[in-house]
Order: sequence, then structure tokens, then C-alpha cells
Amino acid sequence: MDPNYDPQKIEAKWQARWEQMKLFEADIDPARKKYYVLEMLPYPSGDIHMGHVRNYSIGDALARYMWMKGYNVLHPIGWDAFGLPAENAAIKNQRHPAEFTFSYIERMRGQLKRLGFSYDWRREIATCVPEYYRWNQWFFLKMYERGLAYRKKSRVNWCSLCQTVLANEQVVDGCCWRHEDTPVIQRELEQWFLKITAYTDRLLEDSQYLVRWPERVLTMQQNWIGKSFGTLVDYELLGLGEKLRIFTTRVDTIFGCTAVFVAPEHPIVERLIAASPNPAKLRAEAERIKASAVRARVGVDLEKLGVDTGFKAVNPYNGEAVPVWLANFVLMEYGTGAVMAVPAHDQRDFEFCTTYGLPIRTVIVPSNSGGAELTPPSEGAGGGAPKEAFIEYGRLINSGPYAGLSSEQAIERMTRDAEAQGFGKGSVQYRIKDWGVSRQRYWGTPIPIIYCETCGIVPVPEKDLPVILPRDVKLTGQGESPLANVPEFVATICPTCGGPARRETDTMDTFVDSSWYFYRYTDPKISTAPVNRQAVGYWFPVDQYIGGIEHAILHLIYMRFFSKVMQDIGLVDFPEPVARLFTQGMVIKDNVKMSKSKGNVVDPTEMCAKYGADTVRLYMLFAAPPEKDLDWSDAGIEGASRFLNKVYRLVAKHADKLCPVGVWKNSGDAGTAELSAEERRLLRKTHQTLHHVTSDMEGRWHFNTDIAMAMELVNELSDLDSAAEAGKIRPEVHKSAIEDLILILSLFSPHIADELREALGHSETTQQVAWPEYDPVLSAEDELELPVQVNGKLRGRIRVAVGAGEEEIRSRAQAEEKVAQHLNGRQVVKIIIVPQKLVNIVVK
RNA sequence: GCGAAAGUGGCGGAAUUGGCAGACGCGCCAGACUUAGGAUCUGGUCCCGCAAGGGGUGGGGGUUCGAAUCCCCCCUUUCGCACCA
Repeated sequence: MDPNYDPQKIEAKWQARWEQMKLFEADIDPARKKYYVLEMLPYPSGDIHMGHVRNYSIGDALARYMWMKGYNVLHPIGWDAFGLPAENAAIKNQRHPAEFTFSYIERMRGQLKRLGFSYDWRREIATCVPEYYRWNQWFFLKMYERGLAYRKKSRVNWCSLCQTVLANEQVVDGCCWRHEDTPVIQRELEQWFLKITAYTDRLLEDSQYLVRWPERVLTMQQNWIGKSFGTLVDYELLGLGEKLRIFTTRVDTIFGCTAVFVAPEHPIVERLIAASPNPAKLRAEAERIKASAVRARVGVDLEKLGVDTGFKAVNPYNGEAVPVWLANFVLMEYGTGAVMAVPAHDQRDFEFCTTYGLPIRTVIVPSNSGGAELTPPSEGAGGGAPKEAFIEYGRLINSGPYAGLSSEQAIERMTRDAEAQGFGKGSVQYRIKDWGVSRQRYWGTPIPIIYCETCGIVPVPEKDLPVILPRDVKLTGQGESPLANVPEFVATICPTCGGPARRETDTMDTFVDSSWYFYRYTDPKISTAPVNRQAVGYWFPVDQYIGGIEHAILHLIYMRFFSKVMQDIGLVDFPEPVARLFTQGMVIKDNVKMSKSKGNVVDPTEMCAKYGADTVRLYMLFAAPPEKDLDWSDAGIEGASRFLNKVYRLVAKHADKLCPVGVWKNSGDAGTAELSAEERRLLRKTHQTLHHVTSDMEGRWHFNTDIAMAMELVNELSDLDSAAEAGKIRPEVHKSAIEDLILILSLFSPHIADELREALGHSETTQQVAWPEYDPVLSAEDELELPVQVNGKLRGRIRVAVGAGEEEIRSRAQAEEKVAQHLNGRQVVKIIIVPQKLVNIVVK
């Protein structure tokens, strides 16, 4: 065995051997328990970054542990290979996106292999190949058949840098999710949508199955879906013979309505302008409000602006005519685009009405006011002007027949009355919108739709799939679909009438690709269906999914939606595909996320060349618990490297001697009795470490503490080294401790573990060994050092046998020299003995 | 503004159930070996104090024999939401 640790050599050797042994290839085996470990698939951007390394090191530790626990482990990887960056790079460099993508995949595959992750590479997928994306098209057609994919013209989010449409989920603070400083603009476009809103209730309800998902993710999803119960109420517009519908969750406050606010984009605005005595003026004002509203959505704090249209609307509950205003803060995309203004009980209305001098009328008082006091607390005892709206539920006043009711009762009764009298009804509104999937870009899945002059929208027949993305396309990045300029792609014949027709030229959002890829891994080559039902039946659900939290309302909600559609189609028979989700923290450096734009990127491949993959991976897991952000430190990785060197030297030093001997096994009481003090000490530490690591691997996953324990074990081995050399530790015992250490290490730094295990005379790899059970007898202490407190302050320590009785502990504690000094002359009130932990003597 | 999480040495972090605060690593200090040390090994390293002792987990209060941990108030940071009617 080489006396010097050479990670480059060792890692190449074991990676080749693992591959040759087909160690990580898992196949269906109904006789064995399965375990599916999934990590979020990378986008082939050119290089693996530290965030990937962290993600995949966590998954690999788990996968290796589960293999050793005897599970049949599915651990796949693939490529989220369609997308904008490749297309943009292609435009810049006058090359084809496919060239970039495939060469980047090639390079990143090499980098992943260099890191030694235990993937079943036979299952690798790339979403940009027709064998994969044809099934995106297939899903699209299935959804189309079910009315879940539809086309409509609407205002959509447009990023001027991406030169394409974005889904609502891809807009962050009014800006593009990929370009934080680029405000999204609104455009009217014909687009394809997937009807995720048809699944809102199931997405909410089925959260009950996701008990092993982080609460935070579920909350974010809930908020994103934004379900709220309320009432639709029709106001009649005087002089127009038209109704204006509003949505409110607080119909109980409607007797306090002093105006109606309408979004500047609302269709009724055109009618108002037309009927206005001064149309030009009203139009100009509407435009001004609209312009301020667009700015408002991007900005944080905005001034509430509005304009009185001069029209009046009639509140059907009390027949009162109130003015109709255009208001910049009213959203066209939520509810009906119009709201009733109740300044006394809505803070926004309050601010607006205060600004414009609209009346404020109190109709709710706190329930505990007993009905006697008719003034809300916000109006102040002196009867001065209120400073804010009273927005709580309470009791109704000044509300005609409903006065005296509680808010809850009133909402129910008033909604029912509206329905009975035909001017309104109960309604549920959602914040989430349907998923716009059309993209005016090239590098994506063609949408399998044909437009025929005579037949209209015609889906591509299933037998004609895939619709191949043509290779020769002129890419300009100029905001129109590149496919539109490929006549041989566009020109087709109508599958229904056989006449000339043209193809849809938009491509799909790449989040479609990643919404079902993890099903494909279970049988990546199947050509007759997107997924193999039998394989899914064996491997699903995903037992553990690991990735970044940034996908909480993107991928992680789309993926759940897709699974529900798949359930409805009959492809799978469960509602939720992922049993347990883990979101790891970011890798940061100098207090900010590592990113090219910040120029603080540490390249994993360079780190592998310098320290070896084992060191990089060990450091990633040691520097912080996995759910927290990890602060990169150059000094820190040196420490990890030093540790592995130390382990290597320690084993190398004894390898020749230990190689031929057998491993000590505990044969029960007799075996334990014959251990020397040093042997006892070494085995105790070993089994305490095993105990900690084993229970931690079962779910807590604080790998940093596992590695710290392994370091302590190494320190113990090092301290006992001279005892081992002096024969006070038998080689068999020594070897047993070292082998357990190696198995623990194999979860985090597998190459060095296999190398060291081989040096000890084994032919199988660590991953093929059963995970060692910890021995409670060996890990138990036989003597304890108990701290002794006097009035809660540490005063001394006593050593007692584990089985020592309370009487003995009591007297020993009081007799301890320093303790006795503090007891001197004081009366002992109570002695608290916490078994195995401490003694506290209370005196006065 | 609302919601969530967090705040522990010079730094990353540990303390799994209310029971020795600071494991482990980094850094630093001293020493050994060495032609040399950015290798390795040994010892030290929360603060004040010569010591005895005292103080200490963002700040203040509380519960308890005992609080980093539980409760109340406040401050700070990060993340999410932010006119969703």
C-alpha cells in the first residue's frame, strides 16, 4: 500500500472499478425493499457548481447508507437539457444550441463521474431528445383532449431580455426570475395554457399526504394557490343598463360601501368612456391611472391614485348609488377586477378615500362592545377622525336588517339573500392562474398543434408524434418564434381534412420537461408510453427528493399537478409522487450566493484536482448542517483534506499487520470481560460513534455532527496508537474499530474508504457491506463522571460506577472537597439527582 | 407592513428530552522534529482576574432546584408574501 495518500490515483481507480462492477445499477427485484433517492436534475450550463456538489453529496450519502442497509436503491441522474441559456449562447457564438447542450452534458457528466456519485448511469436521460420530448407532446395532447390545455388571448408577462413569455410563477417582484433587474412587461398574446386551476383543490387537499415535506414549502404553495371564499355582488350602473360585478370576502361590510373601484384595464372602462360626456378627458385619465398601475406592480410602495368616472353604481343591498372610480391598486387579474370600497373596514380603501375625501361609514364594531357602543375604537374616545380601518370581524351596525349579526353570520346570510334575489352569489377565488406554457423561442418542445383554415385548431394525431424540432433554424433572439421562419416545419397538411395547414411555432416552457422526468428514470427507454406502469409500481413513490427551495412554487407545484393529471389518465395510481422532500441551503461565499455574476464561484472540478473528490464532498457535508446555508471557506477545505490524510496514514501504518488478522467480534459477556481497558475504551468510542451516525442517518441528517464524531474516533485511535503498538490492544480489536470507521467514512468519502478497506484485506467494496450495528453493551460507559452543582452552580465532579445507587451518589457528592466547601455552614434543602447526568444540591 | 426561520468564542458550527455551554473543524499562541515548513506531532485557546472567584448563548423580564433550550416584551438578520379585495 502506498504510504502517501494520493486521492487522484485512488479515486480514478475506484471509479473505474465501481463502473466495471456495475455497483450502482439497480433493477426491479420484488423480493427486496426498494428505496428511491432523487436529486433535482441539473441544467447543462457548462460546469457543475458547488450547489450541485452539495445537493448530490447529500443524496449520495443517503443512497450509500440505504444500499448498506440492504435496500435496492434507485439513484438516477439526467439533464434538464432544453432552455434559454443554450439558445442565447448559440446566438452569440453562431453555433447550434444542440451542440452546446450535448458538449456541456458531456463535460458535466465527466465532472459528476469525477466526483464519484453512485448513479445508475444506464438511466441517464436528456430532455432535449425526441425520445423524451415526444412524451411532453403526448401529455399535451392528453391534456388537450381533457380540456386541460387551451389557447387564449390574454395579457401575459414578457421579459425583454429572454424575448419570451413567462409564467406567473417565473415573475419575481415584477421582474424576470432569470433577470432580477429586468421588469416584466405585459403583452397581449395568443398563448397555450395548462389548466392547473382545475387542480387547485386537490393540490391543497393532498398536502395532507406530504407530512414529510418542509412546512415552509407547503405554506408557500398554499399562499401561491391563494384560495379565498367570498361573495360576488352585481352593482347596477346607472344610465348604462349594465351590471358591474365585484368580489368581496367581507360582504358583511357592504352597508359601509361608499364607492366602487374598478381596475383601469377593466373592459367596462371602454363603455364608460363611450357614455361619458367628455370621453377624451376620461380616456386620458384612465390611461394615466393605467400607467401608474404598471409602475406600481414593479415598485414596492406606491401612491394610490384614482379618478372619479362620474358614473354611479347601485348597491343592491341598500339601493344606494355610489360613485364609480378607477383606482390604480385594483388588480384586473384577480377576482372580477372591480371591488366595493369600504373605507371604514379596509385599510386600502381607507387610505384611498381619505386622500380623495370620500365618506367613511362605520358598520362593524368589535363583538365585545356589547352592542351599546357604536363607535369603533379607531375613531378614538374624543370622536376625532379615525387613523385606520377596523378590519377585524365584529358585530354589524347601520346595516339594515342585518344589524346585530356577527360578521360570520352576516356573511352567510347576506350571501344567501343575494343568491335568492339574484344579484349575487357565493364564490371561491384563487390567486393562482393557469400555467402559460407557450414560449416564443426555439430550444424547447414543439407544441403539437396544427392550425387549419377550415378545421381550426387540430391536435397532431398521437401516431404522428414526435413533432421533431427542426435542426436548421435561424436564431435571432428577436422575440418571435424562430420556428415561424422555417417554412418546411410550418407547412403541413391538416390531419382532419388533408388540406394545407400550418404548425404551431411556439415551444413549451421547460418546466413541462421537469414535471415528470423522475417517472422516466424507472424505465428510461420505453418507447410505447411515457412511463412503464410496472416499473413505476415498484419504484414509486420517490422516497427522498433533495433540492433547492427556490423551486417551491415552480417545479414542485408543476410536478404535483402533472402527477394528478397522470393519475386521472390512469398512468399512475397515487396522488403524490414524492413522499419526502428535503431542501438544502445555498452555498455562499463572502455573504452572497455563489454565482458567475458575483464573481465568487469556486469550481468543484478545480477543487477535485487540488484535493480530490472525497475531500470536496466531505467538506460540503462537514461545514454546515445541510438545510442551512454553507459558507465556503478555503481554510475549511484544507481541514477536511488534513483529516483524510490523517486517516489514511493511520490505517496505512497498521495495514500490513492488520491485513491477515480476523476481526474481533463480541461474543457476549465473556468476550466483553476479556477486553483490556484500552480495548474497552476504543470499542466504546467506536460504538458510540456508530450509534450516533446510525440514528442520524435515519432522518436527522446532520452530517456535520456525524463527521465530527468520526473525527473524534480518529483522535481516539490516534491517542491509543502507542497502546496498540505496545500490544495492549489486540490487532483483531484494533481492526474492528478501524473497519467501522471506514464504513462510516464511506458514506461521505467513498473512494478512500474503499482503498483503505482493500488494504485491510477485503475484496468487496464498502457499499456491498452490511451497515454495522452498534453494540449497546460496548458503547455503554461503566464509570460516569457526574458534575455536582450547589444551587445550580458547578462546584465539583465525582466518579461513580454506572450502577451506583442514589444513596452513594448523595454521600459522595456531599463529600467532594470543593462541594463540601460550599456546603459548609449551610443547610441542605434538597438533592436532585438526574440519572447519568448530574447532581444538584440545593442549600440555604 | 404581514408571515416564517434564525441570532451561541476571532470564524464555521455542537449541545437529539429543561441538566457540565462552546463537541468537531478553522484560525491563533507556545513547544517538538527539521537545512527548511504553508508537512507532521504535543500542549494551550469564551471573557475578567495572579488567584480564590465572578461573568457569559442579541437585549430586558418570567417560570424552574436548574434555561442556549419553555413563556412574555423588545432589537437585529435572512427568507417568503406584499395592495389578492
